[in-house]
Amino acid sequence: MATIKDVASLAGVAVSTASYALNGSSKVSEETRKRVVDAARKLNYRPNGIARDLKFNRTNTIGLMLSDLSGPFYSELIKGVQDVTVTHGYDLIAVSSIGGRGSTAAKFLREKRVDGVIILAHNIENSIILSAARKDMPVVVLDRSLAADHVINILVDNEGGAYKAVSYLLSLGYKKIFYIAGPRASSDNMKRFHGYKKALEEQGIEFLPNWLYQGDFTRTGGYYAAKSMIMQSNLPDAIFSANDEMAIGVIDAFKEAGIRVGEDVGLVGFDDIQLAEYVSPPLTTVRQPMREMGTLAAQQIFHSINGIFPKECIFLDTQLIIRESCGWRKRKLS
Amino acid sequence: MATIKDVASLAGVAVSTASYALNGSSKVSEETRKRVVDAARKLNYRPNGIARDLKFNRTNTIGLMLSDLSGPFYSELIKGVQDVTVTHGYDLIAVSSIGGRGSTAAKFLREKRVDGVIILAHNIENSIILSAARKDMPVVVLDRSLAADHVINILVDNEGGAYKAVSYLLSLGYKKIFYIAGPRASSDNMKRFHGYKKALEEQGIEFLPNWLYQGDFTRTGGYYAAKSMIMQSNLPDAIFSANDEMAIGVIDAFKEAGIRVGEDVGLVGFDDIQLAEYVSPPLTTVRQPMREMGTLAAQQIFHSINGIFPKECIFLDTQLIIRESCGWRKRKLS
DNA sequence: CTGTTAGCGCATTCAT
DNA sequence: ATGAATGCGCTAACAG
Repeated sequence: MATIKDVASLAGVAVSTASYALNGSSKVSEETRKRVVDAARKLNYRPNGIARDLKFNRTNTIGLMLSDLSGPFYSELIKGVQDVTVTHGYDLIAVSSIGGRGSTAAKFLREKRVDGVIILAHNIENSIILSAARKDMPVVVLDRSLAADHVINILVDNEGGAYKAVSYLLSLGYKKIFYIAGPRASSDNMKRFHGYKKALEEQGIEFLPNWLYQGDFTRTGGYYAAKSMIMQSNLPDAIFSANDEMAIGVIDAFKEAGIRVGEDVGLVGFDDIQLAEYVSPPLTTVRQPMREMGTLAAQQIFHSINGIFPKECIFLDTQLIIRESCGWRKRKLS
Repeated sequence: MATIKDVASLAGVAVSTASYALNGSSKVSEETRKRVVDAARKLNYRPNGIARDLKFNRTNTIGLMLSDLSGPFYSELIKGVQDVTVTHGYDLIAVSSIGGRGSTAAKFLREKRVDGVIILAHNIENSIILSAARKDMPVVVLDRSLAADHVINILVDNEGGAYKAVSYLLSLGYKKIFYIAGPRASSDNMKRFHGYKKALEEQGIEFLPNWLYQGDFTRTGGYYAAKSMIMQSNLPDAIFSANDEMAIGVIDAFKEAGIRVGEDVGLVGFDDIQLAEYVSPPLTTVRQPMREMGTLAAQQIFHSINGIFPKECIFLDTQLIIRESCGWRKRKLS
């Protein structure tokens, strides 16, 4: 591949001159500039970005680490991130954290391949993040609370959101309300569980161990959780699912069993993913301010890059989106 | 940030020794290895991946260029790509091509920041691709047909798919079948349009200019296309939408107007995106073998990297997925 | 087994 | 206005 050296020699100048010419420095005569540019075109010269990055010790790109590149995607969040990164003239790359320590995400985190990182991937261990975050590698974490230098937390009020959701269920008259959990390691999951229990307690309803079903934040996880209920004939009045994906799995399982969500059983999810409004019945859920999270996250990165280190923790509120999976239609009329 | 030089001097050895030690070469004594590793830990040393990439002239990552990082996502395709990249021990990064020549995608394509590229982004110009593709930068394009050295085409049979879809509509008795188009620049769109016309012609149905509505592959595009039909009182028997996203917009618009898709009007899309099965009514559409496209794409990249250059064009077939948006239920009974 | 050194491709300081 | 030389951080060929 043609390097700047080739260009220089073809143009009959020194590399430095070629560099100046190509980068539009004013210290080079119009005539030689032309010669250099011509040579570059002739050789189909492309500057090597890696070399430049090394020189500047700066990549001009920020990394978005996702737990799985193949979704489910938080498109609003990404949109938010994207907006502010392009505004700042930076590039954005998305990488997956599948594979733990050996994952692309871990590698990029480690090897200074980006200038900052936004993490939305519960499958990256804290230790990896901690050993990567430094002055020239600010990281914001969206899915956990992690106190350390150069790591910024953006947290949504998971507990409050769950509390809202379950209280709503309670207000509708549901009593036996199950919880489908996310991965035990997920702090989001734990917070939501606390909110769930708190709402129950406040109404003097005792939480029974067999009200808890383990999921893993995936659709199939929810599906099998619901299947289990059915097979055990352990049926609830309503279910609070720790996220929407699992809730959709629940709908599928119940549908197969002829149980009508929204009529025979109430269901509320968490996240308000895109699909939530399209499934049948449309899913009542608690919405996180995704777009805002994204822009905030990116902004914090740039603040950090510019040396003004922001407060390390930002809280965001949630909102209950009422659709039809809790049977409000029927219950409202009665 | 600590460099290998710092590590070496702290350990009291030469940089090369440090390098050997850190990279597990056998040419270094166990004792010094330990000293070096200790020093590295003490300094929280992290190798600079950029420098290594420069040295090796190889990044060990392949790039996936998407027209918009914030979706709609072809998760099955990405899964396919992901599978084979990790199998080969490579990293995968996704970048957006929003912004044309200035986009991250264009930059990565140009500056040898990846070892190979898979393009699924109709908003990247051919010229950019052509000037980037070279021996050490194989590219496979998924969304266009583009003949050139080092660019591999993976094409689905758009025309045939569209033909199938429209023939199906015709077989159901629909006659006045509209077409909602994608961007004019999209070759996918053009191929689908041809298939549509071909099916019409075969049945001796004349295509009228006002059967064509312009969209842009987005949901809102479809929405406004349908809105236009309604406002102009130019209502079809059925609609063939050039992709699913637009079809969903159509459903929304008709729903607002009290027109029942699947009963008053037939609708078929193209792509079989995830949402298609969840919208109401579930969307009849033509499925592309996404997973297969993804694995194939990545495999071709690696073949190319390994010097065996594959045939530059691969064709894949489509499949009509019949759901409920063409009213088969009603029509079947009659 | 360990150190010296060159060089990956680029930008840039200092001479000229 | 142009060129020679240096260094970014790393690896590896070569010398000891």
